[in-house]
Amino acid sequence: MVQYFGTARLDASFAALSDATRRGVIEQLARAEASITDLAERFHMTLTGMKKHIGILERAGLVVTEKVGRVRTCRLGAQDLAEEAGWIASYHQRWSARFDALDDVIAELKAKEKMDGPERQ
Amino acid sequence: MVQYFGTARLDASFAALSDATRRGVIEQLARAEASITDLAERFHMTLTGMKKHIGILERAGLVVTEKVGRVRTCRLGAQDLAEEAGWIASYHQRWSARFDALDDVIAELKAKEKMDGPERQ
DNA sequence: CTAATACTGAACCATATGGTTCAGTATTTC
DNA sequence: GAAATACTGAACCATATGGTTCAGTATTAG
Repeated sequence: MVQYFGTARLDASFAALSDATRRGVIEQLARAEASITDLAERFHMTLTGMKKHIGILERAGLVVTEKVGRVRTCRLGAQDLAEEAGWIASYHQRWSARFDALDDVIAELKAKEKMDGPERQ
Repeated sequence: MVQYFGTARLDASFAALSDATRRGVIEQLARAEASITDLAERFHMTLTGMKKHIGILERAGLVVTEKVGRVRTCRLGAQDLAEEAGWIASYHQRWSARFDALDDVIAELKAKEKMDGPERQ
């Protein structure tokens, strides 16, 4: 595992993550699905602007959408970022020393997860 | 920790990682430092082109450079991507189910690290 | 049926990539 | 000192963001 990196996919994922609004959208969708209008309002942006962000997230596989009636609902996509995490972890590894910090981060997040409880699925 | 994300830094890091050439440069520099000429040759690119990539990596803090005489040497920077890993891990967490996969990835990389031994520093 | 809602598309704008070529400048090397 | 080496900067090109406004189209509410 974590042997071959689909570079095109990594390109799209990292590019999608390089914008604060899009990271915010992902965080939002992790809590609950939302329409374009919902997201546009929350991020103080026009519908058209938000639609573009969603397009980029969709192309990267991070978000999927479905239109029912006049409303397009956005949800987190199938892409689980394992490859991206692997790439970063590998960089960490070569970088050597501070690698253990990632363990702590994850342990911490797991502890928090138990307290919060999974909110979707 | 992993509470406040410096969004500008995350923007720059993820953007820097969104290009296959730049990820390749990082992998290269993880093995050994290199001049602009070295890197330009390895990635079949003009000096000027490679210089631009290095500039982006430098602004993101992923690479540092030092010019001695007429040669500019590039090395991995101080930025250790812990925050980026944390963000992705957090997404993983909310995404719930597949989170444990990251543990395996890391365990695997750690095992490999022991075999390889740290190559720098 | 009319009006409001929700999205969509085209067009436009400024800026950033990802690259190039061409013309320098600064350092070695011979 | 002349020539090769290594980088640097400006200028240019195409494409992609990140956003907007404006003008639709399709649905739903009244």
